Amino acid sequence: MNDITVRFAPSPTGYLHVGGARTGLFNWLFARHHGGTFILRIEDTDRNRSTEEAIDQIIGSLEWLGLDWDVFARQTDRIAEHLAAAEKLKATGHAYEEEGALWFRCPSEGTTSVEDVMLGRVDFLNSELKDFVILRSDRTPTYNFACVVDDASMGITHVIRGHEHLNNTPRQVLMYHALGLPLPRFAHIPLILGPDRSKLSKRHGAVSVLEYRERGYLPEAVMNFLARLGWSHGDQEIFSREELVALFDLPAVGTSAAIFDESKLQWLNHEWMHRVSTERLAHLLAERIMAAGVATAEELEEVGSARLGRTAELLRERGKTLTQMAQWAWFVFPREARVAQEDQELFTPEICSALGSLADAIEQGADASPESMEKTVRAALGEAGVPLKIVGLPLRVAVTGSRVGPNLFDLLAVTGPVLVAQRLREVSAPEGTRGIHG
RNA sequence: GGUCCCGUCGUCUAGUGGCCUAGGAUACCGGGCUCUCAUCCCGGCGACACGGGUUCGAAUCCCGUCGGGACCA
Repeated sequence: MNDITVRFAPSPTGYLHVGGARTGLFNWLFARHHGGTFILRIEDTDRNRSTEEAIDQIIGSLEWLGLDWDVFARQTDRIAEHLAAAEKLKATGHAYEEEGALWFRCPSEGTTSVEDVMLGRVDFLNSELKDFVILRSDRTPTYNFACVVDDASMGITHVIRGHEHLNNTPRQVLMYHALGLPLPRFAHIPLILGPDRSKLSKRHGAVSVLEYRERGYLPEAVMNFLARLGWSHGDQEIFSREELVALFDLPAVGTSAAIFDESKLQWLNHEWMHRVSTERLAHLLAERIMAAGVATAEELEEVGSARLGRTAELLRERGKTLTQMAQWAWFVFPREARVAQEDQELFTPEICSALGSLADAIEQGADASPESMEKTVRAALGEAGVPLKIVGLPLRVAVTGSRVGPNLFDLLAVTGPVLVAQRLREVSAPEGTRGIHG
């Protein structure tokens, strides 16, 4: 199993969706696992629907996932070869002209078998296969035909593609025979379905790979998730790219379609956010913070990489996505306290007074370490005779703007004494002078 | 409508005739921890589509039915 060559052949008619991405991933994993060649071939013979933007999107998506290719090809660059093959078919009587188009002649009797790696042998009655067009009247090749010519000429050994192509395969097999070309191995992988069990499409909402980046998912998580849709390795759930390459193979791929369920992706993303380095996490978080308009590049610069790193480490404790973390990260920037309408009720006069004295204590006695914050807060509360139990939540909301999040003192520390004191004053100021936000 | 593929907890799956009164993960529900929670820990709910065979024995093999999907018209 050495000189294995596979290809991923997307049509550049729109963004790369997760179903296509998984097909690309399986091909890539198969090639890398066996030390073979992975070809990216853009199926752009349908010029009316193909766009350069879509090609950029596909490339961007693959790069984001970390799928690299050994060969890049465009089907339109290979038209001469398609035409030559068409001529050959015509010369040998396997194709004929009719109404300007070139038709492939199908036998009307017998059966054509497809040997599929996962499905085994699948038989098709030739009587069901009608003649079909291989060259349109404008002399452009059709998908099925160009695909066969290219796969053969590029030395593709394994055609790994979506299940929806299975019914086209006997036609392709017939063309291989007519052209006198050796057959590749076929492997039709099950489809990814939407929640309504129909083939995943735009109707199902977020299906573009790059959209998952925008929504704060790590490529590691998306790759892991996609790999587990249809493929498995015992009870293992978490796989790094290296493990996937080491373990992936076709026999372990299933035969039934899978539904794309985002809740598991979220869990995986959470897992992966804990597995990447602080540096990488912080970098990605900064990206999301800017994209979401939470803060500017200048403000991030002021916060500094050390503090951003600590913020990222803290927020990943509860965060499911980078985007969610970016929204949370608001509190490290120099902003006024932000209390949602439904949280106003937390700030009773007693609480406000306690928060006011906390502001003083923190301003005077605390530095930006969790230990110092905790010591200072507990001491001040002890003096005031107010338990943390009842000021904890208002304190958290006043400083971070949220009722939920990681450890309170870690949060206060990363926010810093100055900002903490400032927000506590804003929130605890007498009724009428304090701003209502949110 | 024709052809083809598929059918284990809501979802992703393990399972290749006995290890299965079906395992894991996620989701969901309950409890714990805690200032809080969306994290974490513990516990719970929950599936072999159905009917016939084959076999000492079937989730696993065969046939049929039903259901889902894809492709083509």
